[in-house]
Amino acid sequence: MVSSDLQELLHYVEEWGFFFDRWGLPRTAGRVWGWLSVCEPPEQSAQDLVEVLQVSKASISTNIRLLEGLGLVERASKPGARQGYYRLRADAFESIMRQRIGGVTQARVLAQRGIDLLGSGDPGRAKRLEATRDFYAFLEREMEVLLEHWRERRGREELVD
Amino acid sequence: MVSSDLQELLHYVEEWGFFFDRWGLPRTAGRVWGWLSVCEPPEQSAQDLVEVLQVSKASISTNIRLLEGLGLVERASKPGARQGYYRLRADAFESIMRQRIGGVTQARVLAQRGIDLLGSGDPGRAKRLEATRDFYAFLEREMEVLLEHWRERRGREELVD
DNA sequence: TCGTATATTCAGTATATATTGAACTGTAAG
DNA sequence: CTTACAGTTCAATATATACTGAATATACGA
Repeated sequence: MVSSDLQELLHYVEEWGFFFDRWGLPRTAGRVWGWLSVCEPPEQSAQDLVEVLQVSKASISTNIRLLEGLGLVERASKPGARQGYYRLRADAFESIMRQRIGGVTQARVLAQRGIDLLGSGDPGRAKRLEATRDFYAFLEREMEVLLEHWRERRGREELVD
Repeated sequence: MVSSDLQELLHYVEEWGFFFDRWGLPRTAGRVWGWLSVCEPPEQSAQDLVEVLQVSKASISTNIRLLEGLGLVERASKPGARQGYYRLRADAFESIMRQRIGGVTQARVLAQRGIDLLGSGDPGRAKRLEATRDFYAFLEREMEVLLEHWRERRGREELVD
C-alpha cells in the first residue's frame, strides 16, 4: 500500500459522506458506502463499522437498512458466524440507475398531473408543463436504454473476470 | 379552465415543493418552479410570488437566485416596468441535464481519487472503486450523448413552433 | 439630487432530520 | 432454561438549514 493509512482512508470516506449529503441522503450512509468501498476484507460487521466510523450502532443499523433498501448493500452471513456481515452489492449501480429513473418518472407524472389539472379550457397555458413532461419522458426512455446497455456491458465483463 | 381554482393550483405547486425537497433543494425553490410552471402570465414579479405563495420576500429573493444559478429561471425585465419579472427558462432542461452530469462527474472523480489513494501496492483492493469509476464514466459519456440528442430534438421542434 | 419602490443581506428563529443512549427483541451458545 | 450478544426501535438531543423581519443597498423616476 503506497500511502493509505487509516487516517487518510477515513478522510476519504468522509468525502463520500459529503457526496451523499448533497444527494439528500444521510452523511453516515455515505460513510458506510465509502468504507465498504475501500475496506479489507470487503465484508464488515456492524461492530466493525461502529468502531472504524465512530458512530453509534443505532445509526449504523438505520443507515445499513437504508442502504439495503436502496439496493446498494447486502447482508452476507458467514456460515458459523454469530453476527451478520455487510458488503457492497455487485449490482449496486443498476439499483442507482433504477433510483434515478424512478425520480425521473415521478417528475414526468407530476408534470402530467399538472396538465390534467389545467384542463383543456385554456389552450397554450399548459405548454410549459408539456415541455417538462416531454423532457422527462425523453429522459425516462433513454435512461432505460442506458440501463440495458450497462447490463449488457456488465454481462460481457463478467465472462472475462 | 376546467377545474383549476387557485386552491387546487397551490396544492399542486406544493407537490413540486416536495419534489425539490427530495432532490435536496429548498421546498420554496420548488414552489417557485411549480408556480412559474402554471401561472398566467408566465412572467411574475417577486411581489406576485410573495403574495401567492405566502412566503417572505427574503425567501423569494434567495430562492429565485438559487433557481437562476441552476439555470432554471431567468429575469425578464419588461421595458418601462419598475420591478423585474421572472419566468422559466426555455432551456431549463439543458441546465438540469448539466447539473446531473456534473454530479456524475463528481462521483467519477471521487472514485478515481480513492483508487489513487489505495495505490498500487495492494492489487485487487481497488476493484470496487474501479467498478464505481467505470460506472460513472459510462454514465457521464452517455449523458453527454443524451444531452446532445435532446438539443437536436429541441432544435427541430423550434422550427415547427 | 432627492425620494421612492424594489431587491438583497444578515442575524435570529423555527423547523426538520440525523444521531444518540437506552430499552427491548430475538437468537444462538452453554 | 439461562445467559450473552447482535440487532432494532424509540424518545430525547444535537445539528444543520430554510425562513423570517429588519436593516441595508440599489436603481429608477420626479
